[in-house]
Amino acid sequence: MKRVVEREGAAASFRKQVRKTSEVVAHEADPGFSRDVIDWQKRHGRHALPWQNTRDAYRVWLSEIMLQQTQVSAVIPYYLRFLETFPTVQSLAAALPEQVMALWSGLGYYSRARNLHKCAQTVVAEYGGVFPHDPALLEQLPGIGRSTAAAIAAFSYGARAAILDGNVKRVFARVFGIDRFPGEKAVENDLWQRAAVLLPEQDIESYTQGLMDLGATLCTRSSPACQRCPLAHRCVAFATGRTAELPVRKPKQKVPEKETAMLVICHQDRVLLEQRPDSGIWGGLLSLPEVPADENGIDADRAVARFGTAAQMQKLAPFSHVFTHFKLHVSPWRIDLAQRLLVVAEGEHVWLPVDDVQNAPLPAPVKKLLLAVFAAEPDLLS
DNA sequence: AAGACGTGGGT
DNA sequence: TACCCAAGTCT
Repeated sequence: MKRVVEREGAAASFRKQVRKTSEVVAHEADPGFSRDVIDWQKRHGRHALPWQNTRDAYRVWLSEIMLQQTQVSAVIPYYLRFLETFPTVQSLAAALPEQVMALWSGLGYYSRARNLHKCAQTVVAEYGGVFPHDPALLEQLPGIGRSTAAAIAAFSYGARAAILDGNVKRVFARVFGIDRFPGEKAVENDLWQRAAVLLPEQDIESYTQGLMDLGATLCTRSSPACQRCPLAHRCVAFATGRTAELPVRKPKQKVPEKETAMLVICHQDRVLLEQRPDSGIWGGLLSLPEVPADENGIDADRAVARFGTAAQMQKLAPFSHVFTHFKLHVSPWRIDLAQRLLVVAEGEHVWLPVDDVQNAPLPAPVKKLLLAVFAAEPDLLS
């Protein structure tokens, strides 16, 4: 069959591809595809990202976890800070959970941070501190799925393993004219098969990086730079003027809205925080105590009875925070205690010195709120 | 299988 | 403004 394709030549093969747009078929190897990607990557791809130019599996792994659902520009400062604090997998494994969470604070998807820590401890305990080479073994580690396992194995060890991230899905959807939502299981299976079949024999690192770079720099969601794309000559979406329609968007769902009141309970130069459970939103972080929101305000005495006696209460500016799957309306209240009952820490509560807010494991909007509140009161910081 | 899980930037 | 979505994984 491969011989047939070669005899047909690229043009015929391409026409055949167009006809087959949405069929699920056995895909054929096409060395030209990977060659185009590899050549382009070497000339025009990215080569100076902080986690490149190393085969240190620890660094590769750390970057891949941070980059899950997160853009390069957001990751870079976190990656550098993390690496500075934890230069080795052993140092990360030995860290306190709250230190790991604090360094992750603001990056989102906090289960990644908890799994990262668990993974480091497993690698140290079960693999002598050396990440396994086999993608199947990597995938058994917490926080490492099929695509991340392949990326780690490819970049660290040159393993011939296929990734399938958002970039690859977008590039494939356009090049092969896949006009169904890539989130569908059947479509995703088809994409995985294509990814495996297209893998080159050599230069797996350049190929893997090239697919990511293409998706991130040329084959972007809007206004793709097709005139500079090495795959344009074989791209169904380009040929048919459908780059704006592919990949098919996720069917949009309306997000529910929730309300809550957050309590900024202060005493002397400390603010009261509570540990959130590992499961659920902002899992494993510290956050402000919350009470049900009420348009009439809150019953301060009742809200703070466990913590002390309220001396005064002040309504702060409400704000909203948008998550992927819901929108949260927050009414913050500043409550100063005449005296505090919880002396230092009790159960899941912490009296955090306001000077430590910046480096605490807090959700982004909560950190922002607290920094604004305490920045307005320099006396409290002294 | 489909929903949970963050945040910041682009349009 | 509001919507989309980015180097996915877990349940």
